[in-house]
Amino acid sequence: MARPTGRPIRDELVTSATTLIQRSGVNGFSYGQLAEVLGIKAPSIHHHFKSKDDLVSAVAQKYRADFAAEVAELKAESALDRIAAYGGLFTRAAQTDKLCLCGAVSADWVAVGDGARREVHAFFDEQRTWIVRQLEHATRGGELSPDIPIDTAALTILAGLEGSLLISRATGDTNLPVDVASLLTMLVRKVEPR
Amino acid sequence: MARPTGRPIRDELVTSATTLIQRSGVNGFSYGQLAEVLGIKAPSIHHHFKSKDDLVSAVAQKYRADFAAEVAELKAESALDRIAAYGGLFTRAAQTDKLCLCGAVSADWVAVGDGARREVHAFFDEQRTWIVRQLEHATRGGELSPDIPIDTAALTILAGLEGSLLISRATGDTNLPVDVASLLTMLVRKVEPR
DNA sequence: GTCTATACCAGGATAGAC
DNA sequence: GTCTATCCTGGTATAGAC
Repeated sequence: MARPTGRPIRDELVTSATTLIQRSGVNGFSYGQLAEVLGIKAPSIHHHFKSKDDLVSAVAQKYRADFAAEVAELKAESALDRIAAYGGLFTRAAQTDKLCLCGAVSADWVAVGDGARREVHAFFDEQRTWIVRQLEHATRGGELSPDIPIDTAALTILAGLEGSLLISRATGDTNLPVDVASLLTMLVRKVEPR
Repeated sequence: MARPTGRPIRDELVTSATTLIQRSGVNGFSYGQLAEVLGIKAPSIHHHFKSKDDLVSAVAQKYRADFAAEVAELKAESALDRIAAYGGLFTRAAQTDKLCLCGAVSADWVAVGDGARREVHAFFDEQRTWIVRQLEHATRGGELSPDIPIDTAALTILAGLEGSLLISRATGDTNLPVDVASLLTMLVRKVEPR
């Protein structure tokens, strides 16, 4: 695969490494595979990232930022609908045979360094916080059922989506993430008293 | 670590390998580590399992059976309480720094053979089915809120638990699985009309 | 920035002795 | 059933030329 000129190669390394890790895990991908994708030789990568740990750390950092940007762009009629749409981001991963990058790194937790760990921890905090804000917004709009512990609900939604990627891989049900998100939003939605 | 005599060594290999995979993943554990735990040398393992794939397959099979047995032993006042108690099994894993074995294998899906894949697929089916039965039981007992798609709800609970193990590892919140299970059972519980 | 060459280590697996 | 010895492969990493 020749290098389609354009962006700096460092960025291409991070982008391709992200996909490889989502598919095969941190332990399951190698400089050799990554080099092959970009049409270069494995040792050339060391010029951009001294060690695999540095690369993984950079991958996690960019993933966190990119994901946050995508989430910020989600459009929907209401806060709860926005959470349902959020599930679509995970379904897209499932359909392309990928896990969430941070889920994949968590699975290989013992193999990664502190830099990557901090990024992954921050990712989960950030995503939880985003969901919390949507739920608070839904509360103000009278959309949310009362008596729901918002923080735990946010973590439950996030956990459901992370887990659905693992399960969909084994069962082939690539729509599972969005199904999970839809059901969860339904469950927390206020029902009209009759 | 000398071999504490007793059970056949084949069983000990499977048991120890299970823990290693739950902690480090399929790609992250080696015959060398496993041998060290049991106080033997790596090549000796080949006498019991011709290849790593055979071992992983045996591990998944035993995990599935053992887990099913544990689930069958769960006691609770009601079907929904039983699901909440079910979350305790996952919390126990989190507290000992382990993932669900089948979640770990799913993460390293590309690295495992058909034997292990079949077992993991069967595990998820089996667990989903068990949860479905509890929800049906709850329906008959008037405990479950109406209009809940039972199959999706079961998968959501399972996904929430699998994902909570990934997140708890990164955040250190080892109670997350049981919190998730408790919230989910609360959400599907029928509220008394007032 | 990329290459070749190379060092080094670890992992899986096999053969054959005990 | 376990051992030692050995093979082979692949992976990370470094050095130095281009």
